[in-house]
Amino acid sequence: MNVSSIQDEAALSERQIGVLAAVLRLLVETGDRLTMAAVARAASCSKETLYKWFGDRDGLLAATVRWQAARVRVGPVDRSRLDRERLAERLEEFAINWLSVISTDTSIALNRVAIGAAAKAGAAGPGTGAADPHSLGAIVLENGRFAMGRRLKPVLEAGREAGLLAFDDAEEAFRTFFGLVARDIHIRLLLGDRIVLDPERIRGEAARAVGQFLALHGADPQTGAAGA
Amino acid sequence: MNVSSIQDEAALSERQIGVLAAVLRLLVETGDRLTMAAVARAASCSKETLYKWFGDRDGLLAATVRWQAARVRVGPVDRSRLDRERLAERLEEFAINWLSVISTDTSIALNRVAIGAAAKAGAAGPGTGAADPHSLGAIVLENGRFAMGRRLKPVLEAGREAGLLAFDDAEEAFRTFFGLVARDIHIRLLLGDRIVLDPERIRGEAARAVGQFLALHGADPQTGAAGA
DNA sequence: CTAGTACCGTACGGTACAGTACGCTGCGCT
DNA sequence: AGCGCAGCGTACTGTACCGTACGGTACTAG
Repeated sequence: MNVSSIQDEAALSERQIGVLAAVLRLLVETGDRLTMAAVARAASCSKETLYKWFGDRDGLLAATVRWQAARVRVGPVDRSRLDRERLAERLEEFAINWLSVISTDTSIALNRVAIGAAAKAGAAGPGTGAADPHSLGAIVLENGRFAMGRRLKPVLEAGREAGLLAFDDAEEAFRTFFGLVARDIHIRLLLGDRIVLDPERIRGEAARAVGQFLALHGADPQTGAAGA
Repeated sequence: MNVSSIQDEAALSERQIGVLAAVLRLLVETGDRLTMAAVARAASCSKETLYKWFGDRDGLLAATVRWQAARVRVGPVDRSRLDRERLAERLEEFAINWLSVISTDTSIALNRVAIGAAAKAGAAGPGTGAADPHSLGAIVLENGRFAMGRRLKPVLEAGREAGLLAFDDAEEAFRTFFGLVARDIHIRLLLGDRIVLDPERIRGEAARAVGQFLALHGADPQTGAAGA
C-alpha cells in the first residue's frame, strides 16, 4: 500500500514541510475531510507531486504525523541535585507541557485522524502481537504517550534515588501520573466537548496532579509506597 | 440534515433492534467503513427501509449509539450502611465495570466513530458554547463519562457523610477517580494498541485505583482532605 | 378477488474523491 | 541553443457510496 519515498529519517525539503503544514492546517479546519486536491490547492503544488513525494494519501498523513510529533520535544532532564521543591517543579512542568499539547487544535486533530485510521485497520488484525508499528495510531502513541514516559521516567528514578519518591515500577508510577494529569480531559476533548483550558486552569490542574502524585508516591520518612 | 423519524424515546421494534445490532457488528468488524448497503445486506432488509426508519446515515449511527449506550446501566446504589470495606468494594465494582466496558470491542468501535464524527463537525463550531448535544460525541460522553459520574457521585457523597471520605467537590473527586482508573488505557485502546485486559488484570487495576483513591481522599482520623 | 400496506431486492442517478496522464513553464547544465 | 528535469495546473478515469425509485411479494381487510 504505502510506498513511502520518504523514509523515516529522510530530510524534508522546505517545500515539503510547507505541504505538511498545509495538511495540518486543513486537518484542523476541515476535520478528516481532507482531500488530496485541497492539499494541492492549499500548498500550491500539483497532486502528481504529492503522490511522487508521499506515495499515498496514507503516506502523506503519516509524514504529517511524524513531522508534527517530532516537534513535541521539550527541555532536557536536569538531573542536578534534586530536592523536593525542584522535583515538584519538574513534574509540574511536565504536566503543564502535556496538558498544553493535548489541548492544542493540532494535537486533537491528529489524534482523531489516528484513531480513525485505527478504526479502519482495527478489525483486520490477527489479535496477537502489537499493532502495526507503521499505523498512525502507533506513531501518535509512540511520540506522545510513550515519548513522555521515556522522558519522565528518568526524573522519577532520580527522585527515587534522592529518597524523595517511593515506587516499585517506574512504568506503573508514570502511568499513575499520566492518569492524574489527564483525567477525563483528553477523551472529552477528542469527543468534541468544548473545555476551556486557559494557562491558568492548566497550571491549576498540573499543581493538583503533582500534589496528588506526591501524596501517593512521595517518600514519607515513615511510610512505604502505596503502589500496587 | 437529520430528520430522525426515531425520536429519543420512541420504542424500537424487534426488527429495528436487529438492524442496530447488525450495525454494531459491522462497526466492530469493518471499522467505520460502514455502508448502508452492507447494513441492509447484514440485516436482511432493504436500504429504502433503513432510510424510512432512520432517515439518514447519521440517524442510523445515532440510533445505534443511543441504543448501545442505554444498555450500560448497572446495579443501583446500595446506600445502606457504609463501612470502609463496603465503600471500597463498591468503588472497585465501579472500576471493574468501567474498565470492562471501555475495553469492549463495541465500546471502542463506538468511541472511534463518535470521535470521527467530532472530527468532521469539529471545525464548524462557533467556539462558544458546548458541543452540539445531538452529535455522536455528545451522546457517547453523556452516556459514558457523565452517566458514570452521576452514578458514582452519590456513592462518594454517602462515603463522605459516613465520615469515610474527604473532599470538597464531588465532581472533582470523581474526575480523579476516573483518571486513576483509566490512566492511559482508554487512549491506548482507541489508538489501536493491543492491551490484554483479562478479568484478572482488570481486577488488579481496579484494586490499585481504589487503593490510590482512598489514599488521596480517605478520611484519616487526623488528616484533612488533599483535594484541590 | 381487489385494494392497501409494509417490506425486500435491485437498479439507477449523482457526487465526491483517489490516483493517473498530459501539456506547459522555468531552470540548470553543457 | 538545445536538452533534461522538476514541478504546476488541469483534465480524465475508475470506483465507492449515498440516497431514491421501482418492481415484486407476502399478508391483511373488506
